[in-house]
Amino acid sequence: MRIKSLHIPTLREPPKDAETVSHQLLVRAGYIRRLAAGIYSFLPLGVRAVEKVKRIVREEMDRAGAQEVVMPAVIPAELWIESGRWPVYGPELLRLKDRKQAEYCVGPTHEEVVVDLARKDIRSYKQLPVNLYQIQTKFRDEIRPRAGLMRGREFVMKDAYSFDASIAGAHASYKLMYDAYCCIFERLGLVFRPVEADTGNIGGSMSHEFQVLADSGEDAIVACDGCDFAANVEKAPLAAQPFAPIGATGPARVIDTPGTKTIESLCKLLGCRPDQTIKAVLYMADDQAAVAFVRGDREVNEIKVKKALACANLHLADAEWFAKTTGMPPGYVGAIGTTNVQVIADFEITAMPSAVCGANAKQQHRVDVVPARDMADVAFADLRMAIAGDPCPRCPGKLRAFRGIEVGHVFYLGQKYSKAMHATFLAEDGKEQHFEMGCYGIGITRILAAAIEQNHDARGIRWPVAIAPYEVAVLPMALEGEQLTVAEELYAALLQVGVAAVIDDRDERPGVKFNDADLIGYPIQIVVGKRAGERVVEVKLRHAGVKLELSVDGLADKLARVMVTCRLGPALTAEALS
RNA sequence: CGGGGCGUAGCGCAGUCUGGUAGCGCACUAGACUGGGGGUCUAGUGGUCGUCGGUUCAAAUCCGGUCGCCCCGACCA
Repeated sequence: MRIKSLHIPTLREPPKDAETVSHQLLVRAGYIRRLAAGIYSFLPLGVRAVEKVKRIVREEMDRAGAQEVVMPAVIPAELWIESGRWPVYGPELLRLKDRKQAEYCVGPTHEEVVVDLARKDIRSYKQLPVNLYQIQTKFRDEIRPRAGLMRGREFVMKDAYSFDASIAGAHASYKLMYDAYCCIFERLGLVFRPVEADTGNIGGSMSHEFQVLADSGEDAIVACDGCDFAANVEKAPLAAQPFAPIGATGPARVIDTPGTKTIESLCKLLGCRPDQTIKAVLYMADDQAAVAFVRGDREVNEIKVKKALACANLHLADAEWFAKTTGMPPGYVGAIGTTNVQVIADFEITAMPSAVCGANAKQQHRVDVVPARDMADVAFADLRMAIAGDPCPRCPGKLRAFRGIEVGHVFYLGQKYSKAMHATFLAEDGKEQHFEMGCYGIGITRILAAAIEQNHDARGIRWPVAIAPYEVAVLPMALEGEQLTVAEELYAALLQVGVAAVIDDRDERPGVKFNDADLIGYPIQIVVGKRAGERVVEVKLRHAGVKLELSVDGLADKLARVMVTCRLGPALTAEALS
């Protein structure tokens, strides 16, 4: 295409409502425009990049035996009522009424619809397994949409659902998708890691997230340096520890510690370290007061707390409410002598030889607390967030910490939805049986943001070839004479051999063309300048930051050959062109 | 929902405290020069100052309501 006739409105300055790199660059380079919070239009470049991602996803899904369908975006409430999710999904679900006041929602996910499809048409185990997928615009009314395409309310998702006759079959389907996802992210040219994940509200017993590694990622993950264990910190289990021997010289005693509601102020007053204290985190668990104790320097993992307490809703407690309900003063809550409260404590506390904790009395703490001696009646569990340096739960290795952007998620669902919606088939033994299901999502539009977070520099985007909206930009420095004729010749030759090329035929100064090209992120820029008369042009590789002087003769064919490989994932290198 | 910030030309901003002709840079239009990293000059186009109401001779500016946007947290996958 000729850039002069393309709608690529690039901006010199980043819009003020964008802070994240990928958000700024997507807007500045003319890929997207915001319409409302978390709702974006895709401009021509954006559409092309999205289509390339979709194409790779389709190819790999099809290869894995999944079949594409398209389900409605607007879903009747009755299906969601049937599955039981209508009352529990909350305000994230965009609900609507039609002219007859009948209720609907805009699908944030499609388990209900796909189960309805399956139960209507799949009658026999002979029809199984089946895996149906779609690529569709979803809507989730996020509490806080942010960072452009990273967490939008409206976004494009690939969602797949597998139906199997047995658990073993479902596991095989899960494995197929897991492998397909690895291929997809590999082909997209992303540095990613599959990690074990919490199953959240979707339910089921097995789940992996596919995380694109980036410092700006929302998710914290840990990975072992000795084996292939990797997990979201929300999930990463930490082992119980043996009780430490008594480290205090005498019995626990209460001392006055005025104005020490925080661990920091307490340590300052007593001259101790946070890891010698016990922190109390106050919760409201299904309307009951609960307190979780962790070592003073640790973070509580609420997902683990929720599981340990076996409650449905868990929120940090309002201090006043907590005081009124339990009679204990927030800021001075300790593990000994608790009242009217459910108590749990992290395993790690057992390994503390002696500790400081609240005395359950205002302005007082208890010192020389020995968990092994003084907390015998407390329930211990794995409650804290894993961090770098923690022991691996699988091997003697240690965990390392990373940040990641979740671009894919696979779940083994079991019969959760098939049971709720009475979706059955006739098994080999003639008995009615519920489908074993799995569901598998990929955030198509989020991939664009994640790819940029991982591939950018101060000048702009450095797309992997697999995602780039165009592969080559031909930049004639002058729009006349040999420079123009050589540029036109090369451009035509590139199109001829199937390379996605553009020619910057705008009457702009070189600097403008360079800056736009760098910003937009074409993997290859071909500068046709002063040496055009010798049929020599400059080939710049955006990602590698390399410039090569090459002859135009045979260049298009050479690029076409190299592109065939690069479209499959491998990065573009100078060696490939020399 | 809690905390913080912001709404003035297509984009980025000043002006608001201390009420009095709505400004700057970029972009855009026309012409000339220029031509390897957002060039120069000349002449232009473009704004109900988010919105509703109040105070005032007079409101972008003061007061009240409301809508929207961004960031942190809570929440969610």
